[in-house]
Amino acid sequence: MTNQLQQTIEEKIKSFLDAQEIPLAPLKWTPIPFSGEWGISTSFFQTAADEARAGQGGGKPVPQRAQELAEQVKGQMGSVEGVSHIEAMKAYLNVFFETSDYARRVVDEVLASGPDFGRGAAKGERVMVEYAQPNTHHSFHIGHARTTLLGESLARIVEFAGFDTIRASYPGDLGLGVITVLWAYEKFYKGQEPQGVHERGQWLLKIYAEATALLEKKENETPEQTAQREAYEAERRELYRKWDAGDAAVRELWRVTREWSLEELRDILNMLDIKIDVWFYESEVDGPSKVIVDELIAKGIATDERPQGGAVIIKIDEKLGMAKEKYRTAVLLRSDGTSLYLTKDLALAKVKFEQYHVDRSVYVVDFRQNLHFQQAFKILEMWGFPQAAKCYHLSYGYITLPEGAMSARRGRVVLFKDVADEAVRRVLAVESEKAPDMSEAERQKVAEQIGLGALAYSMLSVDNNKDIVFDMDAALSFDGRTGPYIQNAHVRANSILKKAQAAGYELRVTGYDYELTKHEIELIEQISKFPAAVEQAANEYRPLVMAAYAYDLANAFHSFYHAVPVLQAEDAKVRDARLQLVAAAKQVIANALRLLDIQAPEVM
RNA sequence: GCCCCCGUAGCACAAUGGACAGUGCAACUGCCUUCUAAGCAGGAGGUUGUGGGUUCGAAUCCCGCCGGGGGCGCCA
Repeated sequence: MTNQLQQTIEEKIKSFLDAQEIPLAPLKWTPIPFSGEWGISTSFFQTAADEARAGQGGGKPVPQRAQELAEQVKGQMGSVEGVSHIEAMKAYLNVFFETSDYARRVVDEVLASGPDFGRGAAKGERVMVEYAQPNTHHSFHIGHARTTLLGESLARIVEFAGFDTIRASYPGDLGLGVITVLWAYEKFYKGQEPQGVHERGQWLLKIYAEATALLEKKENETPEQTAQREAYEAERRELYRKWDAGDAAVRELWRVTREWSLEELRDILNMLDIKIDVWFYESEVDGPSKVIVDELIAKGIATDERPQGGAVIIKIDEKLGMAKEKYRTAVLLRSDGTSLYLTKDLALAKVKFEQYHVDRSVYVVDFRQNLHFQQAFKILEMWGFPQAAKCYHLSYGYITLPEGAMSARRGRVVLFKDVADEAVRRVLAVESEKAPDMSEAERQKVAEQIGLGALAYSMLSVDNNKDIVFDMDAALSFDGRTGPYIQNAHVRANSILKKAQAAGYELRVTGYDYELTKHEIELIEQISKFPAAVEQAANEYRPLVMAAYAYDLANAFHSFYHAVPVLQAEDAKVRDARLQLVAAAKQVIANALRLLDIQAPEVM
């Protein structure tokens, strides 16, 4: 909404400098920092530097000349509609807005657009976000929560920014890990089935850890132990062979236990208010992946070394004529003809491009897969898919424990469900103290909203390529820069509006032609930044941008709330104007929280 | 050997070419008969690992070094 204004001023600057035959460097506009007013600013450093390089500008130091230009421009600006005053400071031209006018435009637009405030224009491109890819036959741990929350937040952001969006999940439902669970189940727990969705899912993880321990080579094994282990290993291999051959009984066991895992996954996604549009199962991509290999060989991209007893490979660096090793060599088929992770991802990418007509493909997968995706994207490019340029690996760091990495094999994991339950318990403890009048049902609901909000924010407010050492107290903190802090701002806004309604005040169109406090100005400033924050978060595929914004907005609201009376305002006109502002703030906080997959409670 | 990521206040993090490098936690000082104190306000805490370079301007870009993590043809 500052665009027309910005354009008007830009044109004035251009024509002024044109008249003096000074070439103007592109102008970058930023909000003015450190002021109780608001507006936009731009600097003349670049123009002055270009001038100096061209031997113009009278040989003055660049900063001095830039300041001179800013002053001259200011002198020529005259009066501009919607601008209160202009200053030239340290080579910056600061353009301050007419407060009452600007405030009204911002608030009116928010209230008119409501949940759509900040929505970007349709981009005409389709993006698929692939996230939440746990392996089946394990349980969902806190590390999975990171990809899930990152992915969902990203999907919400790009969707809101105007992209046609598809949410995809790609569970790993085959492989040795899965077979290991089936083997141990058959051998030690056949016919058993715990009740409860999460109990069953977690039980599979326990079986997996037990089985791994039995199959692991130990130090100082007795000959009997070695024989036992090798016998187990032979049974597992045999089971894998049967599964591969499509043995009906094995397939059925696989299908049933797989469903236990997926049920648990679906329940967790439901808790997190996530609706996946497309499920790709690794087992379903396995077949198609073998087909594409022939195509890649025929195109001369892949090299078939099978006649020599080798594998099918792509020597990527060699094909590209690279001097240094960067993309290395990728293997597409083992010498026994079975496909690999990369092969499946290539086949899946083809499906995404051709069947789902995806223009941009984002993969939310941990950082250890960096090389894998560099290889995959490069091969897709060599293969001739223009979409390869818009494939993006949103790589994220691991969640580790204070005692080291999590390990499903050792059963050393922090389960998401346990953390979520603990979160709810902690909120309930606080809740009974803070809101003793709340009904039991509502208290439970609010506790879930707040607890999961705390957890989600703790994941999203850290740059994705940093590791997180999981600390329950930190993840579930309610103080300071946290989800509940932002939710509390929403609740406080709601609280004022409720009281206003009870008092019979109506939200009516009003103006801001009184002297605004700096807190009101700061709050309006933050509100007005929301659309730009959406755009930036979407362009950079970074939910962190939205997380940071949401905090700044909530922070501005809390300060406002504390310092500025709304219902108590002496003047009814001021009260009404502030009520409007509170309503707008509540709306934008809710919009921002929604993009972070965090609920905006009415009470807490 | 090669490739990628990271190093910012005691701790955890933010800021990817612009104005005094911000925020939280911890510690300290105030503020609840007044719209919810899950809050607000206030000081204190920094040669941005290090040495060069590019630039009018560098936490940010380039090169070297130190320290940490990850990866590198038949795991996923």
